Amino acid sequence: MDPRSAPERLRSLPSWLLAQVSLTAAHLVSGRLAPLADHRYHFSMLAALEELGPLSQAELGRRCGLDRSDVAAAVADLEGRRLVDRAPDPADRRRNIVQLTATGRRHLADLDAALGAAQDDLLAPLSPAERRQLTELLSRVAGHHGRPPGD
Amino acid sequence: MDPRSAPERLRSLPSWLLAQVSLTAAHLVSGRLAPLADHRYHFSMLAALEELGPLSQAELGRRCGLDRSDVAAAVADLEGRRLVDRAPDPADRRRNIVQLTATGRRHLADLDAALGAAQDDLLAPLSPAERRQLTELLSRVAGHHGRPPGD
DNA sequence: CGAATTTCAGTGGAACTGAAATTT
DNA sequence: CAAATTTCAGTTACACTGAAATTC
Repeated sequence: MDPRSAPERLRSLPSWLLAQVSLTAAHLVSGRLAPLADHRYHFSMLAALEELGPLSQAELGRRCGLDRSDVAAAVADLEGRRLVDRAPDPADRRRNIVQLTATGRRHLADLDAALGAAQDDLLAPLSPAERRQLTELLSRVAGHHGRPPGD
Repeated sequence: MDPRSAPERLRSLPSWLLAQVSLTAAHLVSGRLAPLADHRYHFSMLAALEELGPLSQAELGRRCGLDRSDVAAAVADLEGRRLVDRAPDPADRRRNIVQLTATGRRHLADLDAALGAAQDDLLAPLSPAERRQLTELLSRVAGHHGRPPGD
């Protein structure tokens, strides 16, 4: 009575399975992030800033696969919560340089834990080796296509 | 300069990879279905009707993982294009019985070809064995969680 | 000049919610 | 009465577009 009983045509269709599983993942992640008042792209951006250092908004968007428009709104939100700083780049005054604050770095650790729990929820039926296998196959596919639309 | 250079934190996060790949898949599928004036759920519904025979709208929604609301609109669309018939169930007059027409059955064959081509586009970097492996792992995860939200 | 960055206003498909009307 | 089905109106998160203002 649920999609476990979906027609075989669908249950064996990779694009359909991806849509189902990715929706499940989105729900699990949202559930874990809601108590922290965060969205998926908040984590993406904070993680990128920690790993890569200060970035312009455009660069941040390219690294995380986010739209310029959405980055602007999200950075404004994160700045309001003092999780990032935003300052004009003296070397190129078109750019805003965004960087993590100490508060942002601490907050990222909480997000990390929440995200990790969501991955465990999602991949519960798979062994550690199978999880690595799935991640590796998805990486190959993602890497092959680069950015979805116009990149 | 694209998400192939995304931070490692993201590139190794299953839920993020799933979102990226599933978005890519959606674009590829949409591109292949656009010439046929169809959406993803048109295929789901026609495939379910062919495999399972005539169904009520509620049953159709449950089988395909679609919302009751969206099923109503999509069935109206398909009925207008003479791809399905819709008639009240004499045994339970709350229900509409939906079934494939001959035209719908022919159209489904075209959709099948389009969907197959999209899968090949998507999974191009994987060998046949790896494609089966990915499909099997996704099936296990999907099966474990059943319906995403409130099912 | 062309090109890149930021910002805002808005679009579109998809997944949903709530509620009404009908029937079981 | 409670529960299921269909239908409609509306909401939300998300990816995305177009265009203006600024700077390189």
